[in-house]
Amino acid sequence: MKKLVLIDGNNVVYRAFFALPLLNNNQGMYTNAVYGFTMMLMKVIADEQPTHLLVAFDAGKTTFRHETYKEYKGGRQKTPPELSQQFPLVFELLDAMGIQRYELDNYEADDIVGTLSRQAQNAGFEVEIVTGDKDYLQLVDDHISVSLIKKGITETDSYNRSRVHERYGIDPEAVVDLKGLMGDASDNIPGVPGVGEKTAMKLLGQFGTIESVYEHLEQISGKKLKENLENNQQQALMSKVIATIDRESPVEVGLEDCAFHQAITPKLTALFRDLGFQSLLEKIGAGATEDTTEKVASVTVMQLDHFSTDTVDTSTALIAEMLDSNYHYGAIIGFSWASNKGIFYMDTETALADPAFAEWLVDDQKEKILMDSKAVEVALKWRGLDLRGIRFDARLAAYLIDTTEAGMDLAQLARKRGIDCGQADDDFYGKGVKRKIPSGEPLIQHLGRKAQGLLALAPILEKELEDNQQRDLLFHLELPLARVLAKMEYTGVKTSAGTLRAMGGELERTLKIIEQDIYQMAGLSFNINSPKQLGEILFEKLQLPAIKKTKTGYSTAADVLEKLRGHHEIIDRILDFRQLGKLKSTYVEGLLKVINEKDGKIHTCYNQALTQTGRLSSVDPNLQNIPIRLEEGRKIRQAFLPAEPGWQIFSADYSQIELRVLAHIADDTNLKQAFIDEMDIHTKTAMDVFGVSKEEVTPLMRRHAKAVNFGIIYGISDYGLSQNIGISRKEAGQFIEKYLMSYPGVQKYMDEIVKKAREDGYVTTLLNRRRYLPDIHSRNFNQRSFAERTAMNTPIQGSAADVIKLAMIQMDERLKAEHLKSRLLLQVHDELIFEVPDEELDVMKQIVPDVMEHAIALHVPLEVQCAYGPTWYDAK
DNA sequence: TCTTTCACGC
DNA sequence: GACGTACGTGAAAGAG
Repeated sequence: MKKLVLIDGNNVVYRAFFALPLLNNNQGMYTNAVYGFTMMLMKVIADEQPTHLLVAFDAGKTTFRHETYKEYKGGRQKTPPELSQQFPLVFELLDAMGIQRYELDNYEADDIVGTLSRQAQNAGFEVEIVTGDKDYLQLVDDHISVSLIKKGITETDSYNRSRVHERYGIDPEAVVDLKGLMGDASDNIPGVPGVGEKTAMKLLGQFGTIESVYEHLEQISGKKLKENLENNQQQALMSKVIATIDRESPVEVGLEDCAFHQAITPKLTALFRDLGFQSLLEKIGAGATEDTTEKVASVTVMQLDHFSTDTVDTSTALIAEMLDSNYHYGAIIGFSWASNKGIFYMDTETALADPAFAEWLVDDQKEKILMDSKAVEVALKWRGLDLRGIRFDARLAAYLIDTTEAGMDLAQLARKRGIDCGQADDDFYGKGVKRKIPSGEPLIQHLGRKAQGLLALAPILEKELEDNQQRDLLFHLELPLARVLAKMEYTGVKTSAGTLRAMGGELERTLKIIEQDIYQMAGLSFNINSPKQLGEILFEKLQLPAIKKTKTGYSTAADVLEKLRGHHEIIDRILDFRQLGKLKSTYVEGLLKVINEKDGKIHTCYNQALTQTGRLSSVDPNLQNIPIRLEEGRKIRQAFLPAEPGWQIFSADYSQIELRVLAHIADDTNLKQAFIDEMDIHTKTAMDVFGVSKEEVTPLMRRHAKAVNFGIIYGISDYGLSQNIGISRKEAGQFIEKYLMSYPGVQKYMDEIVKKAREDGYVTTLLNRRRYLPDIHSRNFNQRSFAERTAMNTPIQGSAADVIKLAMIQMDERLKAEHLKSRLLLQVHDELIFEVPDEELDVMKQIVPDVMEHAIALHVPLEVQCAYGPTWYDAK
C-alpha cells in the first residue's frame, strides 16, 4: 500500500524551536530547532514507514489570502534570528536525507499539503499529515488523517473522522465554519465577537455551517449573541474563506516526485556530525568512532623498561590510566607522561616496581599535571606509593571554569580548545559490555596522546582560570582539598559488618510480618515494591482516591500515601514497609557489600567536580545520606566506628551555615543581628513573618518559619513550599513575601543577584566559584523561574560549600601542626566527622570549633556544635 | 541496558 | 497564567 506523509515544515520547526532550549553546536550555530525537527522526522519515518514523503514550507510574507484580508497574520511577533538561521540547515538536512521539500509563491504550506493530500487520496494513497496546527483538521477524510503534535516535539495525537467528531462534535468539513465563527488570534482572523469554541460548536452542531446559521438566525436564543452574529455576518463569512485551505493550488510537484527511500548517506552522517548530533549519529549507527582515528596522526611514544629522570621536566603531564569506576579497587592499565623531553609509556608492573619512578612520584619539587589527581593519588596510595608535587588538575580546573564541563573526557575538553588528543576513552575502549582494553601499540598510542594532550591543555585552562580570577580557587582551595579528600578516602571508616547483619536480620523479620499484614488487607499477594502493582491494588481494588498521577500510572509516593492515611489501615503498613525496606536494601545490604574485607573499612569516593553548586558528592557508597531523622534508620550509624580501640567518633557541624552566609552576602541588618544575638533563627523568622512576640510563637508557626528558611536556602518555589508544609500556594507566596519584607537586605540581594545573572550570564560565590545560568533568558516561564531561583540559591549554598572546604584544609594543617593522631573521616555538607583518640578529645573540642568558626571572617559569627561517642550514632 | 519511581541525606 | 518545581546517590521494577 502506498502511504504519503506530509509535514508542515514551518510549523514543526517553530514548535521544535520553542520546545527545546537554545542548543549550540561547537561552531556556535544554534541547532535546537533542527534537532527537534530531525527527531520528529525520524520518529515519523519509523512509525509510519511512508513510501512517499514531502515537507511543505511557507514561501514568503504575502499570500493570496492577503488580497482578501490584508490584516491576515498581522501582529505576529517577528521570527527570532536564532530560529531563521536554522531554516537553511533544515533544508540541507532534508536534501541529505533525499526528502522532497516544496514551497510555492503566494501560497502557504497548508495549501500545498491540502492539494497533495487530495490528489493522493484520489490516487488510492493513505495520507498522514504532521503538524501542530489544528486548522489542518479540515483536511481529515476517509483516507487522510492528521497527527497533531501535542507537547514536546515527538508526541502526537492522530485524528481521523471519528476522532474529530469526538473532540469537536463536528465533521472535519465544518472546521472552517468553526474557525469563521470563533476566529483565530494567532492568524489575526476576527470571527464573531463573543463567540468562542463552546458557542461555535453548539451553533454548528445545530445548523452545520455558517451559512445555515445565518439562514436560521431567528431560531437563535440569546439577544446579545444574535446581535453579534447579525452585525458581523460579512466578517464571519470572510473569516471562513480565509481559514479555508486551498486544495486546488498550482502545485508543480507530482506524487511520484515524493517517493521516499530511507538511506543513511555519508552526506547525512557528515551533516549530523557538523551539527553536533551525537545521539542521532548513534541512533543511525554511525557513532563518532571510525573517522576520528583516521584523522589523528600518530605520535612518537617511547616505551620504557626503566624510569629515567631524563624523561621528565619541571612540569610533566602524567596519566595513570584507570577505567574502573572505583579507583580504590580498580586496576591501573598503564602509565604515560609527556614533558618537553617527549612522550613516554611504562606498563603498570614495570613502573610500580621501579624505585626511580617512585622517587619521582614522591618528589614534591617535580611538578605534575594530572587529570583526576585524587583518583591517581589514592590508587597509588593503595600500592604503597606517595604522589606529591601535584601542581595542576585539569578536571578540577574545567569544573571551576564551567561546572557543566566537569563530566567531559580529557579528549573532549582538549578538542573544545582546539587540541587534538586522540579519541575519547569511551570510543577507544568501547563502553558498557563492549568495553575491552587493547594492548600493545594502540594502547601506548592512546595513553601517549592523552599525556600530550593534557600537557597542552593545562596552560590553556590555567589562562581561562586567570581570566575568571579563579586561580586562587584552584590552587588554594580545590587542589589542597583534593589532597585532604584523598587522605580521608584512603583512611576509610571502620564499619561493623556484625552490627549491620544483626540489623538486617531484625529488619527481615519485621518486613515479613508487615508483608503478610499487607497481603491480608489487600486480599492477595503482590509485589509491594512495584509502584505499578501497588497503584492497582490501592486505587483500583481498594478504590482509594487517586490524588496524583505519574506519566506511567498512579503515584504512590510518600506524600500521596500520607494524605490517604485515614482512608485505610493498609497505608500505614505500606509506609512502614517502604521505610524498612529502604533501610534493608540500601543501607544494610548496600553497605555490607562495600566493606573492604582486608581492613573492615568503607572507602567512599568523593566527587569533587560534579555538583553545580560546589558541594561534594559521595559515591560507592554514598556516605552523605546515612539516615538520621527517624530513630530506626539512625541506628544504622551504630555500625560506624573508630578504627582503633579507645578512640571516639567526633562530629562537628555548622549551625545554620547557609542562613549565616545569606546574612553576610545580603548584608541584612535584621538577619545579621539575629545571629549576633544568638537567637533561635526559626523562632526569629516566625516572629517576623507572623508579626508576633517571641512568647507567642507556637510550634506550628516555628515549623512553618523553618520551612520558609529551608525554602530560601534551597531555592524552592512557592509551590514547593506549599507542598512541604501542606498549605496553599497562595499562602506560601504570602509567607515568602512577608519574609522578604522583614529582611529588606535579603529582598535587595535577591533582586540584584537575578539582575546580575541576567547581565553576566552567571552567578558567583564568596570564593568566586561560578555557575552559568543560560536559562535566565529563557522564554519558557518554568525554565526562567528555575534559573532565577538558582541565581538566588547558588551563591548561598555554594559559599557555604566554600567555607567548609576551607575549614577542611585548615583542619588538616592544624592536625599536622599539632602532631595529633586524630583523623578527618567524612564530610556531610555542613558537618565534619573525625576519629579521635580519647586523650585528644579535650584538645579537639577546642581546635575543631576554633578552626571551623574562623575558617573565614564573615559579618556574622559562625557557630559549630560538637559531639562525640563510641559510634557515629552516639556522636549526637 | 535504560528509564522510571521511590527514598535517604543536606 | 502558562508548567512543574533544591541538589545529590542508589535500589528495584519493568520495558526493550
